[in-house]
Amino acid sequence: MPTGTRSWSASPTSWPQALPSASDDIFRAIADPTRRHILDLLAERGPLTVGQLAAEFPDLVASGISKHLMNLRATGLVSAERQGRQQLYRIEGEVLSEALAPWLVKYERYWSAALQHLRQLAEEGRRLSP
Amino acid sequence: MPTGTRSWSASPTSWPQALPSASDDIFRAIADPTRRHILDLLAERGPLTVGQLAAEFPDLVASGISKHLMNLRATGLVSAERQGRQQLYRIEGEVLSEALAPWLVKYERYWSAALQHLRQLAEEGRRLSP
DNA sequence: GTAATAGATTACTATATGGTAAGATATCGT
DNA sequence: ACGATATCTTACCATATAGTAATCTATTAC
Repeated sequence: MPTGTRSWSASPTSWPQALPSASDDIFRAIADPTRRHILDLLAERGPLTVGQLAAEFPDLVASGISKHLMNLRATGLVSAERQGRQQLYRIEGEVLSEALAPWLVKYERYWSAALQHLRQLAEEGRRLSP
Repeated sequence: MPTGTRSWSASPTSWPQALPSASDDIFRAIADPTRRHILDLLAERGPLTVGQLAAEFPDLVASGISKHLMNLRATGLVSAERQGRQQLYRIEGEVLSEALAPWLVKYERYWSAALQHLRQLAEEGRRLSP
């Protein structure tokens, strides 16, 4: 499935108010809990293979993970590097942050409380594991 | 459709690795471009009625907007207040930020570039409209 | 009271999505 | 070369989703 394949074919008269953008795909990608978990694992542990990731999902078959990774790769959120017969998947965090940032600023004013809360968490975390 | 209705019924032997949480619903809610647009409008313009919102979506029928608003209300991202025969919808920005913040911190290290970019944008914005 | 208006709800449809299973491809170990 | 391993691909299925149209409810205007 190529990156931008959406049922976009026949829009006869009127256009939707917003063309589907790259960030649309990213929002859809992170909507799925399994994909978020995959991203979390890649962020925590660094690059992992399909097999290593699949081991973390006892309820999912490996090809399911592979499909999710294809999805994530299509959005640019992860990249892959062959290593012999396995494939190392790496998170592309900048793609995530740069796609989300412009949207998040719109809600900037609602972040003060959350940020304070986070700062506090970060402080505690730093104190626990320096 | 009540808030937490997911196909959760028969999980005979094994449990999925993560129970569906409130933030799952929020991620799913913001995955839809129409709902993001609704949130954007509410954040920009303040509380709006269904009719006012529907006017911004020439390709959508009003009941569609209403359904999206029900969805958003179920997640807590918007709240409603009756005003005579109309309903004023208001964004609940803290719900958004508090749901997203814990997830976003996991990718903290990827934000520096994006944040700098944002800071710059904010600076320019402040200079343009003080 | 009656008509009109604003919105919610329901029934229905088409499509998208996540998942599995089975087969294809490429690489490694012997 | 051969079998095992790792991943990708395809076909297929069940469910979720977004959308419309029609109906229902409540409120305002006359």
